[in-house]
Amino acid sequence: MKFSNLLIPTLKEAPSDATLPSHIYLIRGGFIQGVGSGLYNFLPLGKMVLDRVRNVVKEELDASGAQEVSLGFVTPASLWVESGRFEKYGKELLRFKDRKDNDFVLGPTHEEMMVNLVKQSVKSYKQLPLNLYQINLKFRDEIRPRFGLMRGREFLMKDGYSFHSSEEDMKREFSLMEETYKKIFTRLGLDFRVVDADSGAIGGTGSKEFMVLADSGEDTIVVCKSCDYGANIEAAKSMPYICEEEAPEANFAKFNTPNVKTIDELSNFFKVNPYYLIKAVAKKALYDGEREEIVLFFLRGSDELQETKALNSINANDLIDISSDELEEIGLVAGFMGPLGLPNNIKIVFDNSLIGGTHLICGANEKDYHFVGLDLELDKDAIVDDIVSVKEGDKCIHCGGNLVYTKGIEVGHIFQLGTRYSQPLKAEFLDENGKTKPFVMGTYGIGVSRLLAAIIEQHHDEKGCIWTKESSPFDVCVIVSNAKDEKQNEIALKIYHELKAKNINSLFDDRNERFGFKMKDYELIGVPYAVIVGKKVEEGVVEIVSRDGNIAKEINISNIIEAVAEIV
RNA sequence: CGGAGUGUAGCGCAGUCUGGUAGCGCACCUGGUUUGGGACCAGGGGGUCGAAGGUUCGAGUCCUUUCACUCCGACCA
Repeated sequence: MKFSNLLIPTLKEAPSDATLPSHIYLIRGGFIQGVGSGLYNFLPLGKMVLDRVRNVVKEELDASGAQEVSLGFVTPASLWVESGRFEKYGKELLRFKDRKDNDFVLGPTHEEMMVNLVKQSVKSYKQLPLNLYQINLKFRDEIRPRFGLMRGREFLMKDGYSFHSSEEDMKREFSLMEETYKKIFTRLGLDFRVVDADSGAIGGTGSKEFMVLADSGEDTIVVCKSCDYGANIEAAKSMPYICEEEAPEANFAKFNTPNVKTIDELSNFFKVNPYYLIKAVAKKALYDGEREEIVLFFLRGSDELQETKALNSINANDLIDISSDELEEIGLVAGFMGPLGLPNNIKIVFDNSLIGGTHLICGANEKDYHFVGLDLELDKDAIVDDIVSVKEGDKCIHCGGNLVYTKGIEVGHIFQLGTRYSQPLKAEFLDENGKTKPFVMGTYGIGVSRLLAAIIEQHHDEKGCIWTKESSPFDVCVIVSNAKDEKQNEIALKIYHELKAKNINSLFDDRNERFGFKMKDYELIGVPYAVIVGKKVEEGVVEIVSRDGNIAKEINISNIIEAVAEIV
């Protein structure tokens, strides 16, 4: 392609709202164009990258035996009503009516549609297993779109769904998908980790996320320094912590603690490690059908509540903060809450680490008083669960190594769904014995447009993008130093044609611009290699450079095609 | 949704306090010089100042309403 014929509107300045490198460079490089909150147009360069990334995804999935389909973007709401998600999915689901006043939604994910498709045509175990996927637009009316392609409202996603006659077979496919995803992200040149994850709104049991490691990632992940354990902070586990400091010896008693409210203050007041204090976190839990209740979470003072784990422990839809006024209304005192003598209309949850806890200090549910010397005895029916965040320095449950935090961009997520959708939607088949059974399902997602952002987050410098081999819009860029110089032009054009003949995807910067201007554009756009045709053509020499700065050498014109063919 | 802020040329901004011919840089068009690191000179085009209403002889500027967008917190590929 000739640069002069392409629409590549590069910019010196980025829009003021762009903060991440990927957002800034994708816009400045003329890859994408913002059109509204969380909505982007893909310009020619962006479309090329998108197609290349999409191709890698497609090739690997097809190789794994999955089959591509394309489902309608507009989905009849009736399917969503059937699965119960029409109400439950919330405001992220964009709903609208057609001229006949029928309800529709723009698909944010396609479990319903895919189950529906399969249920119409698959009736027998002989047709299983089946893995169907599509790479299509999704729309989620995000509360706060940001970071360019990283969190848009409209985005390109690969979503796959597998159907099986047994749990074992579904697990086999799940592993196959894990391997396939690893191949995809490796081919794209990404540094990533596969981590244990929370299954969230989609549901199901085992679930794994594919995280591209980058400081700008929105997720905190916990990784082990000694083995390959990794988990989203929402699902991370660590070995039980044992406090080496001595426990405060005291007989059970009520103690006057005037105005001592926080864990820090309490720890100072009694001169004890926060490990021996009971922290109480009050939240309001929201459930289906507008039902809500107050929940108190009790944990060690040295721990932090992990909201997702907390949410899962009580099977609620959401946890929201609660004001101290609301607490007072039900007879609780902020800063002095404890597990003893609570009003009976609130739910309580204990963290695992409190089981069998002794010599504890906790709030007395009375202003300015705490209990000391508490040996915790839990009711049989008390909820006990893992509800705290793993901390840096905690020990790995697999190898005992040190756990540390890092940030990741979620680019893929695979779930073992089981029969969560097939059952309510009555998607069933006949097994070997002629018995009706619901499909056992798995579901697998990849954020394709987000991948472009993730690649740039991991591969850029202060000058612009540095595309990886399989994601770059072009393999090489041929740059004419002085476009008015006939000899340079002639040689460059010849090199360009020969590269093309060799099936090397080349961009020819033939614009009548100064050298520096074209180099800045080259660096901004980030094609991995450039052939620079300049003054030295008189001596029969051109230059080859790599965008990452690792190569810059002069090459005889007669050898240039081979030299390029070798590296791209 | 809670808190903060911004809407002026394609992009980045000034002008608003104190009402009086709508500006600057980049980009764009024409001509010329320049050609190994975002060049220079000369000339030029482009705006219903987010929208609606009001005050006023006169509103980008003051008042009211409204919409959009951005940033900080809770969701997700």
